[in-house]
Amino acid sequence: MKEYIAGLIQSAVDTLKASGELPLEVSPKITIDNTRDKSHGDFASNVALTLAKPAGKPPRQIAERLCSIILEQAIADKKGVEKAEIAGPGFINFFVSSASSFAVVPEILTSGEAYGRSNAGKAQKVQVEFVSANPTGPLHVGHGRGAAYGATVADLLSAVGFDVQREYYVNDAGRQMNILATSIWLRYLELQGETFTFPCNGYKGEYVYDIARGLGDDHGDKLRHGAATVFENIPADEPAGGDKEVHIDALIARCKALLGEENYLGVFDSGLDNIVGDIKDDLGGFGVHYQNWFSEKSLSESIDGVIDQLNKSGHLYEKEGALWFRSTEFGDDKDRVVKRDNGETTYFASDIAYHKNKFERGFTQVINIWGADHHGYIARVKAALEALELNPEQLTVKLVQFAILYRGTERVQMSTRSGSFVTLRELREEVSNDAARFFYVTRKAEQHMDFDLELAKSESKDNPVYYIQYAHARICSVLRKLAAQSSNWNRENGLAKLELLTLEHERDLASKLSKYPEVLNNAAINLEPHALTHYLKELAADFHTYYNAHKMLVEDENLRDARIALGMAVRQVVANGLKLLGVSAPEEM
RNA sequence: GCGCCCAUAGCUCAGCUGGAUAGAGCAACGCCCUUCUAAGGCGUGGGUCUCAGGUUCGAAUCCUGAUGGGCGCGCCA
Repeated sequence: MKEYIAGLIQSAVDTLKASGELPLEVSPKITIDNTRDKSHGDFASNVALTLAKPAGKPPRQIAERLCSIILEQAIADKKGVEKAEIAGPGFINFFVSSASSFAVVPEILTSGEAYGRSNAGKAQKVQVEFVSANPTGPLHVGHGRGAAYGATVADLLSAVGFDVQREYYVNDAGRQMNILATSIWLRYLELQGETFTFPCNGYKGEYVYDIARGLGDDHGDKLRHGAATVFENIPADEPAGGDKEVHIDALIARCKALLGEENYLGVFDSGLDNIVGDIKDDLGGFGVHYQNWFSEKSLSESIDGVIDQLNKSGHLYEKEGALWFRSTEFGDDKDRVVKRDNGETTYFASDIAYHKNKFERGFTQVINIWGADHHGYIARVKAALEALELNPEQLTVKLVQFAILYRGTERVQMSTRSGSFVTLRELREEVSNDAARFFYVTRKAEQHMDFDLELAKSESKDNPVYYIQYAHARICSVLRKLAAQSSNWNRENGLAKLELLTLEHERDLASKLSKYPEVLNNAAINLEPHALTHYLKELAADFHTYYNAHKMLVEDENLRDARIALGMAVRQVVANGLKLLGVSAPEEM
């Protein structure tokens, strides 16, 4: 309908150009807005306002000329535009016929799950990388928002026709992983009966014991060394007046030396496999699935190549024994080290290689979803892309702000220290996957969010998830009720009798339903799932209002079939929307 | 100190990328109600869109500055 109206306006503008009433060189961009106020009709255009200046005429005068031409054409076309009128400073408002408003009902029932989807993305390859938490422990609630947001963005993009690859970057290389491996081994030694003080910088979570226990099951006491040997000549830990970093690094070296390469790797991998397995399982349970788990370790061979490339193109220099990337040349705050004075490459070097790798895989758009604390990282990654002669504009970084958990009005304290934190799994178990998925995406990503656990759990209309699911269940319940009366909904008859739907509530619902494809498209393109949650809440509210005011199961079969047809269309759209959000659409509550 | 993000009703948030009289839901207040199984329904009040400038036919929306809040400024990952 919007395209049709835009066409009407375009040809009216052309007519006026031909008659000399408008200058030939003007070519306004024609936008059709949804009206906010029903008295403004169904659609509105501001062309006359934008034409006023170049034409040198008052906007209302232009609107008047356009309007009369448009109206004449619209009536001849019989495409459903019944009225066009001028309002306010020079808007042209369009009124659509009742029949064409309700045409969306058969469209929805015919398209079913496909209603709202499109090929707008033209199968362009897009990558969405999200969560990518270090595999050093279970996911906590802070990761939940990134998981829900990333998964929904990816699903939205694929619903509008992009070829989406969901990827998790597994940081399976580097010092943190060595700290984990060493922590596991030390816990294993404890379980074997050794006594010593656990390093303050080690991983202290309960899960480390679990992995250590598994190590004992697999290896018995073969990996055991006496505590005295393990801690011999190790520099003091921080509580003992030393440096915790030096202490843990020495322990890592000792662990490697005592275990030997093969056994060390065994311990390391048991940690990695366990935790990545747990993360996969957790995300899978959350309805979050990936096409690719990309290993940082797999980059090891390409890092030198990338450093070499940057070096040859003159973007690197040596200082204080380290190799630096001159990222300030591309707008970063300071230059960054890519190779340390001890010869090891930095995490940043891996990340350059990783992003180069992403672009080599042919994505037209690469979307990274990061926690807000990583914002300082954007400049250097984009700088690296530029230095590699790649296009930084093809990389979109979405920063997801933190969510603060509340239980009613009381703030839930989270602490990542000493291994005590609220895990994503605990959250899912407490409030349900549906509520967690929904709540996490109801706010735009860059907005801070208050997540109320009590509200998420409540079974009342105050809880938006419940309210929307209830709309779906209610329609199902009507069908069950009808069946109990040993009667059936006659779909064909319903669709044939839509003209019986004359109530304002019905018209509002139909018009809301017809907005769904546009909402979906905008939500996807703008990476804003919250637009969809808000839409579904409005649709559910409209439906409940209608349902409360009017009976669906009326005596008149024709009217009853028509009303149920409208209800079924609502049910379909609610189901489609919830599906994209990863939320279930139950048939009864 | 520098950088990024945010600021809209008492609270939690929308605001369709610059349009018409800034909207929902809670909470408050006032009526109605006992239902297609539905934890109710309808209505009212509530705003200097943090502040000050600027851009233009037109600004909550764009630009500059200020204020307040969140976060970041490692040869950690």
